[in-house]
Amino acid sequence: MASKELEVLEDYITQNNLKITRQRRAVLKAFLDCEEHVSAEDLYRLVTAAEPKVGLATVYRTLALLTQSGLASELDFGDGQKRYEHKYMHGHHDHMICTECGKIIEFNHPLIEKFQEEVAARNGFTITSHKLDMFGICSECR
Amino acid sequence: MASKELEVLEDYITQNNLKITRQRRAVLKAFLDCEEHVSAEDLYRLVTAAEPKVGLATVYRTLALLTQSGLASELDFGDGQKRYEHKYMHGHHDHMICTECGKIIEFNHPLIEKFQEEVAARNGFTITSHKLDMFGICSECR
DNA sequence: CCGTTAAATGAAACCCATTATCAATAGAAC
DNA sequence: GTTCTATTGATAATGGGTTTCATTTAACGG
Repeated sequence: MASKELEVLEDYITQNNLKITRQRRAVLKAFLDCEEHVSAEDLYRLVTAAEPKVGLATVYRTLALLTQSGLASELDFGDGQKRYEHKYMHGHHDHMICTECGKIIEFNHPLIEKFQEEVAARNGFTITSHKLDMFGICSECR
Repeated sequence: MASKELEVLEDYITQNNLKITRQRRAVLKAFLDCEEHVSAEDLYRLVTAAEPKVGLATVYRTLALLTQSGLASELDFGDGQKRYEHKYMHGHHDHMICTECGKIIEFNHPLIEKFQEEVAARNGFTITSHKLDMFGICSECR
């Protein structure tokens, strides 16, 4: 694994006087190898399949590290657990969540973004982040 | 208190073979009297100020009842606790949340709604609910 | 009214994702 | 290597929210 993402993580780690460990590498690899929107528990299962001795707490801690270093985004669809997706080289997007099968569709609509800025400005509000989730039924579950 | 909302609650209650109790009245009254976006704990404090013998579990249970009967909407801004707002006779809207002071501004932009439907349709997705939260700094906190 | 029945209540136990604790381990720099 | 300090795994703790259960109390029929 000599990915660009590993470099990003190593840069972040050295810049903050942290250490590169076998566990962190393993969590990053499992995260990158998985294209889903994973929960900490999901990732724990994936990691321990390859490296049985990694603890759940370390997965949580490493996910925080990935989020801080800009490699992962934390998502909250309101179902009681956070999920994580790749952020590196991935532009901003919103989500449609199928309440039947759990499928997640990413989308981006420039005009929606534009009108968000517009309505915010009209209220004297400065947006630092925003989140649009659409829940419903995907084409395969109709 | 002879509000229209109480009628709605009583209708829902009698239609489901439930019972109108002093506690439910008290929770509804406290909820209606408060124009904020309250958490269960907030509402518990408000209710017990007037009716000291109401338990927290009852507040949770009654909030579920209010949500089911269409009097309240459940909100989740991702800070670990659910909030509730008036729904009766209140149209759909989204929220701007000031991360400085906690102020919540409600807004609605028809074009945003329209483009949401559009992008959903383009993906064969049928929206059942959606949620747009914009986090940032309000005019008073600039 | 009064009795019967089942829903509602309060207190406390429980749940569950996530975080903190802490003694033991292991990178990193010299 | 040695030293220093971050990291780890196991486990306890946290905190919003829900469930349990014995007791209370609405609601309905007579």
